[in-house]
Amino acid sequence: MDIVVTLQDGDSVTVAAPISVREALDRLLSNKQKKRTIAARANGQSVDLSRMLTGDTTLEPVLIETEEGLDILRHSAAHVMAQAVRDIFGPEVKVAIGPAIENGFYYDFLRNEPFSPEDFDRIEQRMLEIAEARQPFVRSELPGEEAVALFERQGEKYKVELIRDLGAETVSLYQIGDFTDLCRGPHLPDTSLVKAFKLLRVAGAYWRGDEKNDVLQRIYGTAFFDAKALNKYLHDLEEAKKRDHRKLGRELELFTIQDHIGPGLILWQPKGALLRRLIEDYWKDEHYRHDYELLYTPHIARQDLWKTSGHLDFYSENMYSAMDIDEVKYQLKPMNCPFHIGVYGSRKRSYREFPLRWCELGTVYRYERAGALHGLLRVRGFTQDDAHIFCRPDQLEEEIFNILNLNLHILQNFGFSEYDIYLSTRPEKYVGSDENWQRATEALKLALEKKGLTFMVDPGEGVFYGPKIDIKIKDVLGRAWQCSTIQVDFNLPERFEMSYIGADNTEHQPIMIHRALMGSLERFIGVLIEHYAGAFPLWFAPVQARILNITDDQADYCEQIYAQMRKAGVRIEKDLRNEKLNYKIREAQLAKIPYMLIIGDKEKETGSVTVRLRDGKNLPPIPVDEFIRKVADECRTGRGI
RNA sequence: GCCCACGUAGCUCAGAUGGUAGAGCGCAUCCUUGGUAAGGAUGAGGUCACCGGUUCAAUUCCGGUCGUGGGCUCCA
Repeated sequence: MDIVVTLQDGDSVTVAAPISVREALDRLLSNKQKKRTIAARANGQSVDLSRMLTGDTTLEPVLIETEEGLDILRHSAAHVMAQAVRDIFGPEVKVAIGPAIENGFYYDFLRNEPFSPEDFDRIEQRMLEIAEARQPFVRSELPGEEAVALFERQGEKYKVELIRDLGAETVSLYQIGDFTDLCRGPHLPDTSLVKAFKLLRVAGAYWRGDEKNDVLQRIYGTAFFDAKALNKYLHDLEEAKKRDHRKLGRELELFTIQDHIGPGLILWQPKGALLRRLIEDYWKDEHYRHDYELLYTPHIARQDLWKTSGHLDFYSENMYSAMDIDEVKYQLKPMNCPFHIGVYGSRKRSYREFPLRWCELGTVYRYERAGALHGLLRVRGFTQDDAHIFCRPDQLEEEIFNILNLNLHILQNFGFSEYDIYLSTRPEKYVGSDENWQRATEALKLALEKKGLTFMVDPGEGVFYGPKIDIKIKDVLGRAWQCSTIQVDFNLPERFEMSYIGADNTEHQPIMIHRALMGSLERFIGVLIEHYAGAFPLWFAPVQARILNITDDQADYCEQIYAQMRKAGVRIEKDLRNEKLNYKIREAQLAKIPYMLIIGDKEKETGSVTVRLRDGKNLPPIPVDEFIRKVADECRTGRGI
């Protein structure tokens, strides 16, 4: 029988069936393309090159350099690793699952002994041997029951469970060497392409991510099509390590976390505190300019408040236990919203004063599982750049739009211009009317579209009280960080029986929007440290310049210009120690200070400073007041005001 | 919380079959006054995370506690 095989872009050929994908593609592709093809899509479905075609098919080659190609490579690498582990440690090691993930792959194993770094060497060695052996990935299909029997004989209980849960009539298996694995595929034609890989770490993981299940050992690795790409990735990892905010935070004396004070609790050192203050001042200024009003509210409240708000019912796992004050229970706040509602309730409200835009840098305390804590990025006490907007339903879309404007303005000013944006819609459990949900979701969507933002819809991922927009910012290494969130809330206005008098002189319920732009100051500063590798732009660098004298002869002059600049608002330091200039420059450089002011006799005589930049370049000597003006100008530009 | 690994000077790390420890950087003092990434000398710093057990003796072995790191959604 003849069939027609058509390429995605239109070329087609009539061939005798059955024919393998590889043979069909041979007829349709250039030699160059053939070499780079490792799998294909047949009528939209991913298949191996060895798959036999029996009917008319539209084919699309999967090339090695594409994301899909890389996924297939990594998935195959996971299989090769599993085979290597089985070869070395024998069949008493049980295999679970081994998918490709964002930057590599992993495979989960059940083994009594922990894997050690020396084991990694052996496994990698064995993987290379498997690659050199050019073992083909052989696909086969078995009825589900037979596959269950096969894996039961091998004692592979996880595979058995997987097949049973699949409930499919037939399942596909892949064999390389004598290792057969349950797998949907597709895979590389053979193992020879798995040559640029590295095992990275081993970590515990629960079977199927459930802590009630067995704990498995997960070996993470990564793989690329050539050594160059692998090395670039490994180099990027090193680079990320250098930017680690925990390391830089210590070196630059920004913050400290101490055992005897408590995990997840941040102490801001003078430089970090100054950095934070600069960010807070900027934030407050921008909010003033965007018609917000600032609030301050307490850190604790009577437990009854949290009962009313529903936090005790829905959020108590994250709240610290109550304390007694005059025999009344009080609790630390995990959120600021009930307090803002308290401000709202201080008197009767009219539709005429809407929208109310109230912001606060509100410090909240949340219980985080011990294992989840991480530097500034996940802590137990943190300050949200919070705001609540109360408005009429007809103002919702415009308010969301305004928030997005302010949000992006602030993020961009801090150097973040790439985002992943998600719109999360109604989950299974929810409060509020369907009509409200639909209207609010629509308003969020329209605002995003009006702002020209591309976003992904996360169906059912909204909070129970309303739909939301989440914005993840991308840092200079392309890593995404969840910071901003904008949430509509149908729940709290109801629970607190909030109302306003409308134009019709009757009571209505206001719409409430929660939003945080930076998310938490702690996390945002952690991200900033990594994004800039500690070398902050002038406008929020805690130290903008350091005066370095060459000999004691210029000390008086240095003191004089230090006082002058400090008065003028330049964030200035002086290093007048009896050390060589080289030494002082090195220290200032390591402290990542934007400007070093070199002061020798020349500068002293002419009332000037010589400016050395962080990149090692020098500016010609300029008078002190000119330098002060320059700093002020650059800060104004930096603040985007 | 759970699994694995780890916890020695402010930082980065050595170290011993069980006999209370060392380097570099940093810090202090002195010498050196040197124009663009480390000048030299001397010195001070440690209940070896904490608690308990075994032992003549524990920082080292055992148990516990606290803390840190990597993970714990990404569907064979």
